[in-house]
Amino acid sequence: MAGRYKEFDEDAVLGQALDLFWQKGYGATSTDELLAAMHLNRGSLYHAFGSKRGVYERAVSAYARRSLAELRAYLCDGPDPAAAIRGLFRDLARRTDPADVGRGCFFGNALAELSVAEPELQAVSARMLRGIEEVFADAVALAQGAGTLTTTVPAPHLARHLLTLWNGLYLTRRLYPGQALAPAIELGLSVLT
Amino acid sequence: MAGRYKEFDEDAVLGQALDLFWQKGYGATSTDELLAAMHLNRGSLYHAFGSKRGVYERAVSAYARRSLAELRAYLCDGPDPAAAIRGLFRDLARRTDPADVGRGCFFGNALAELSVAEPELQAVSARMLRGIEEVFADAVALAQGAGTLTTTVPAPHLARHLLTLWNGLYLTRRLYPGQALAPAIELGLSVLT
DNA sequence: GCAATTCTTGACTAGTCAATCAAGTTTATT
DNA sequence: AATAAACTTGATTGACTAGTCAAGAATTGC
Repeated sequence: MAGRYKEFDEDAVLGQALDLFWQKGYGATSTDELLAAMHLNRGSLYHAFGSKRGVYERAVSAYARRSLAELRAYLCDGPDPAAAIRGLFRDLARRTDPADVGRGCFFGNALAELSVAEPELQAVSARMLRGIEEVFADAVALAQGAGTLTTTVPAPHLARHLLTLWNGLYLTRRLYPGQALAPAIELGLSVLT
Repeated sequence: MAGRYKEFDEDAVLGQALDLFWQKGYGATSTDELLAAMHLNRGSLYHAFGSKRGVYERAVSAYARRSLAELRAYLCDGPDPAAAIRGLFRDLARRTDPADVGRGCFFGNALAELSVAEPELQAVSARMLRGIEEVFADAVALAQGAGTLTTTVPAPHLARHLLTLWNGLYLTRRLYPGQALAPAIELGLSVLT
């Protein structure tokens, strides 16, 4: 095989694309903006990824894979999954950087934005959110097995509640960044007994 | 004053505009689509509302005012505000029409879509969601006063929890329409004791 | 060195975007 | 009937849209 070397790092430029999609959403991100953020010119982008949609799919898939693995490691591989779940949610009130608060949860945003215009792209984020729920369920089951959670509510039910709490907090946080979110977090977590 | 009569009903066409904005979001709705949905031609629309943004502001404000009053009447004017709150949320699992599920909560969608590009338009929906929270707080306080709720958790805290539950359920429902949502609803409502 | 292959460059296309505007229509006042 | 005010019509504007393409540059195998 012959051929010129790629002058860019695919993972790096997909990361920059993801940041832009996160900030502006899929539809509101133009290819010109994408090109500028990725430091690519048109031909290179279309040669490597085929379309704006291709860039989105690749960027989101990579991010989803990576962050789902991280979440599972954080919640399920430690000594106390129940404490880890609480830590995960309490962190939402602690991190108050406006750039962070203002962009919400990538997958929640995508779920809301893409339902009508781009159902296939929406499906990627829907799958990811179901993956998050599954991790919650596994972490809860681990804690129930270890006795750190004594509730008899089925793990899948608690997981769906936690996913709803997750989705809700990312939106409510846009109204009330910071510690004003804490009461909602604690009430949401109060079923983890 | 003289002048030709308007040939359309402002409230009616704003309602049709709202439906389209709800389905597609603000950015993804083109003026051409708006014109078709409102059965107006360009000049009339720009004469009456000034801009696409003007249509949006008028349509959303009217809807917000109307639906906030309805919510307050439903939750606060009945004999049992606590039961009304539970009924409101349980209804989310009951109503499974795809057209309904797929478009979510207008204000939650707007909060997520418009943060970066249109902060002033976002602010309208942010205000509305805070209004919903206020109605929740009033309903909870009424129930606590009447003794139908005995929890000592402050009404504003419970209200913020309910707003988060509201926001979360509208998103989670896009993943699990129907009764699969029920466990998350009941766990979310379980703090209303 | 030469051909085959892969990537880069940027001009270009066809279509869509929100918004404007001049001309025409309908009404109330006088 | 004349005038002014309010609304309708649809062609038009220039900016922006996603995507294409031909030409050039860098690399490998022979």
